[in-house]
Amino acid sequence: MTESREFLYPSKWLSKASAGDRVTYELRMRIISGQIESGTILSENKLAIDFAVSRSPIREALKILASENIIRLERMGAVVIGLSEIEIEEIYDVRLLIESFVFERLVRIDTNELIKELSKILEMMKVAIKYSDADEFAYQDVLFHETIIRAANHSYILMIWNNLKPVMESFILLSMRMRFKEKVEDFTRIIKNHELYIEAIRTKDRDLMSKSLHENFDDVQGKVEDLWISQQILSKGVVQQND
Amino acid sequence: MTESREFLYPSKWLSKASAGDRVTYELRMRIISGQIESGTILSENKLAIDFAVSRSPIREALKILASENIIRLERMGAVVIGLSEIEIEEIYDVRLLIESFVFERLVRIDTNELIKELSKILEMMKVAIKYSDADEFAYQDVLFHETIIRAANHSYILMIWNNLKPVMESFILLSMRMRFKEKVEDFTRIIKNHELYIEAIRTKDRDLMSKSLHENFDDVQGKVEDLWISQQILSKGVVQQND
DNA sequence: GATATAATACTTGTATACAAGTATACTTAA
DNA sequence: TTAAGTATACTTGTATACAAGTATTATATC
Repeated sequence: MTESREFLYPSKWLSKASAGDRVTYELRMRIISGQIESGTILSENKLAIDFAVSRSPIREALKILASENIIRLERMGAVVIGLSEIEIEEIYDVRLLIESFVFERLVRIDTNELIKELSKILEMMKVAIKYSDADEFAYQDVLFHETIIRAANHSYILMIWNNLKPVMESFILLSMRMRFKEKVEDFTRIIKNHELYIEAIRTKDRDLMSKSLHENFDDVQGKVEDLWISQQILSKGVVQQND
Repeated sequence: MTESREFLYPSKWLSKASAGDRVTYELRMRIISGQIESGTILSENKLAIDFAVSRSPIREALKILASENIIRLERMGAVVIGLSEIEIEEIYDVRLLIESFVFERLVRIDTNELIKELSKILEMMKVAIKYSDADEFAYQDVLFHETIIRAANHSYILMIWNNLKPVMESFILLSMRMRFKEKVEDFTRIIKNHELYIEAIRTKDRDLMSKSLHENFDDVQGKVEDLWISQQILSKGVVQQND
């Protein structure tokens, strides 16, 4: 059995987190990265030993990951589902659905504050690129979309986002780490797309929004590929440096 | 302190359920029915005593209810959010969003099996009306929509549904119990609307689907009202007979 | 060797114990 | 009477223990 002592999830993001949260975030990363392969059966007891915690935080983690659809709880053991190409496209379907809905709400309200906030986040993203900080970039990228969604002020849409976010975050983290190594040129396009987003919200232009959402969606194909590359990098033992 | 020994959730639906599940379902019903008022602070220990179980199943329940947005976990105690008019409309927004998405998938596949299944459920609903079985009717109503959603074969849309379903189910249960007592004439309309749903799926007619979704949505106003009536009935001590 | 039965090593769900932290109430000193 | 400090009664998160159930393996029987 190959045991990994490296943690995939940025440890500084877990400074105040409980043991349960740590396990949840780390386990999620290992599943999404493919370090724990799809089909693997996870045992509460084994995980408790691996993470050097009791079964309580492990149980908590498994319940959450099951609700995120990346594992499946059965009578005996938790079966890893993971993220295949299909699931990633499905996640983007949902994001498209949510953000389209949100946009329809945004065209009816004042978005000046939101645009200011988004511009700030975009600046942050640029700085993250400048300093090749993949994790920070991923964080700001996720925050960008969350900020838009929050602006719609719709608690049940936010609920969906909260359910989707952790998986998205993990996926984007892995994707961005890989891109900083192998496809830095991608970031120009990503930044441009986010500028388009802001512009669409500012002008309340449905066509422009549709265009930027669509471009983002097209990017999925690339992102799916990213995950494979990311998994290959991991399996080769090229481990990520986080801080 | 007024303690209720009556259970709101149909006990026969919990035959194989764990203590954690029982608490989750019952607590959800009490919150949505308004028996536990919005703003109330729930204590793990007090709940454990009330339900005569340990803190473990209570913790499990609170985590789930928090992910459903009907309570909010804070550093000290869980604050009840409940379902106000706004939340109910929001839930229907999401249902509309999901079912519209699902319909777009259904027009592209063979739906013969689905229609057969839905027709069967509709028959069941009619029988439930005939025997004034509110709980059975609610069950079949929820199942009707779940069956449609499942047919789309989209795991992340199903994930959203799974997150929304318990709250919907509780709400529909309460609403239908009330209607059987106070507004029996409603059921003719509900059945008709479901027939329209099936017809829309059969003919793959977008306009018809939009019409039936819209009618269902218009029904929300009535349903919100239902909850108030339901809450009044509860506060008057008129308790529901379940089996 | 195949089949039934018993022993075992797991599994989950729940109860309980405890540490660390936080709000509330109660002092005590000014 | 008020302010600061202290005690007390809560809170959460985690560890551990245990009961009941379920696979797996070993053993005995045919």
